[in-house]
Amino acid sequence: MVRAKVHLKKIQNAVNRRVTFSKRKAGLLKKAKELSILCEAEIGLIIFSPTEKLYEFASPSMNRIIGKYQKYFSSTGDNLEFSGHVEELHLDGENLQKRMTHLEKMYKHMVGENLELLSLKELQRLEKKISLGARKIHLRKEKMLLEHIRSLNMKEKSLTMENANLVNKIDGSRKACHLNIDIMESVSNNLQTDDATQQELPQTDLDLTLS
Amino acid sequence: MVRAKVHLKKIQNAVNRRVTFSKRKAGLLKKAKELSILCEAEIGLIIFSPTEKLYEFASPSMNRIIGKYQKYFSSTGDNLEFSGHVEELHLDGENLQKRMTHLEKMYKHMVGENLELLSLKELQRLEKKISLGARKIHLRKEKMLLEHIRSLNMKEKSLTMENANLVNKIDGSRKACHLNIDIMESVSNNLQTDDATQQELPQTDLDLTLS
DNA sequence: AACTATTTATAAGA
DNA sequence: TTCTTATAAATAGTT
Repeated sequence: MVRAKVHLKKIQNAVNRRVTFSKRKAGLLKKAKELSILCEAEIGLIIFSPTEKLYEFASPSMNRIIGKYQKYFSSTGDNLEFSGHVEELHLDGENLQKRMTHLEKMYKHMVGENLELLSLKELQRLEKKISLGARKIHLRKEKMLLEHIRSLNMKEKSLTMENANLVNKIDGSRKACHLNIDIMESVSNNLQTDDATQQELPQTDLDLTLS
Repeated sequence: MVRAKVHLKKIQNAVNRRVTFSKRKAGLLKKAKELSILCEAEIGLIIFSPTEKLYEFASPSMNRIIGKYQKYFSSTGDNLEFSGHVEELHLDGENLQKRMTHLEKMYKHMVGENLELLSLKELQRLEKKISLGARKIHLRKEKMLLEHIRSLNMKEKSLTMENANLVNKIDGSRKACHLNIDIMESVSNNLQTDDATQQELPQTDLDLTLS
């Protein structure tokens, strides 16, 4: 993110990757700590390096965070509405299966499948929901597109400038080149007329270097 | 960190605190994602807002991270073989959870949540998908609406016919009723005048029934 | 590990 | 909430 924008891809060079990991890990841990203090948020951050070393930050304590995280769903239990987070129900296979089925059904509905069994009212609710989602997605996309365009514009500008610079340089070297050619021509002229009389080099060379 | 250095202390103003939480939470989640991609680190980040709402990022899956985290301590030294064994037992459930997590993520995206971490390309794909879903849902809804209307029309028609029938019947029974009343009236008249003379029933009754 | 040129993050204001 | 802006902070590449 400095001296060069970073592309969101695995860093190929192993050394760079290790260094970046070190730096960014420190930054991430720091930011996590800041957020927990500034806003009294409870935060748990676990980082495993590619070498399987563990780094962590936790606001009251990692145990508390993990416990709270795992409780987050069991409390919202088996109610019918989609309640967000599902990941940590690992202990209750049956419940998990139920949620899975429900989630799958809702997802299918969102992509327009298995609508046959829905009532008109359910369809209307669904349409409302998907419209809202579509609007949000569209807005987000537009925003990113605009940003992209802006960055392209800037890139174009800088390339144009670089271009102009290059043209100047080329111009410069062309002149130098002409100068050399003129000199060589003068020299060769001198050589041809050498046996007759001794002449000075023509002074016109100086004019060229200044033009 | 801008327009004013920030001190590492709880932000006193509640509004500022909430805004800062929002912004920094987004930043933290983003950085966590970047680190996980750039360096292939496994990262789990759990954030509870002061209002007890949960936000999270996890690199392969939160479940895996937490499991690994807990194993990290239990497997110090001599019981290394054991922990490896335990993990295999959990694998089935974990796969299920992974799938679930993935589904959950996709569903959230469909309803327009957690879009911050998506790339432009991902957003475009998502928009296409949701548009398709929305169109299907809309068509299905329209179809059901039309069917509903048709069934309402038919119901109306049959009701109208039934209505007509009923009107007829009422009319019929009203006539019968009137006839009876007339008869009864005639009878009672006859009874009143009985002691005087034996009269025939008045023929005017017929006129009444026809009116 | 330090430096530094740039990019990113973000506090404040609107 | 969202955008803008001015400035602080993070960090990629280099030494």
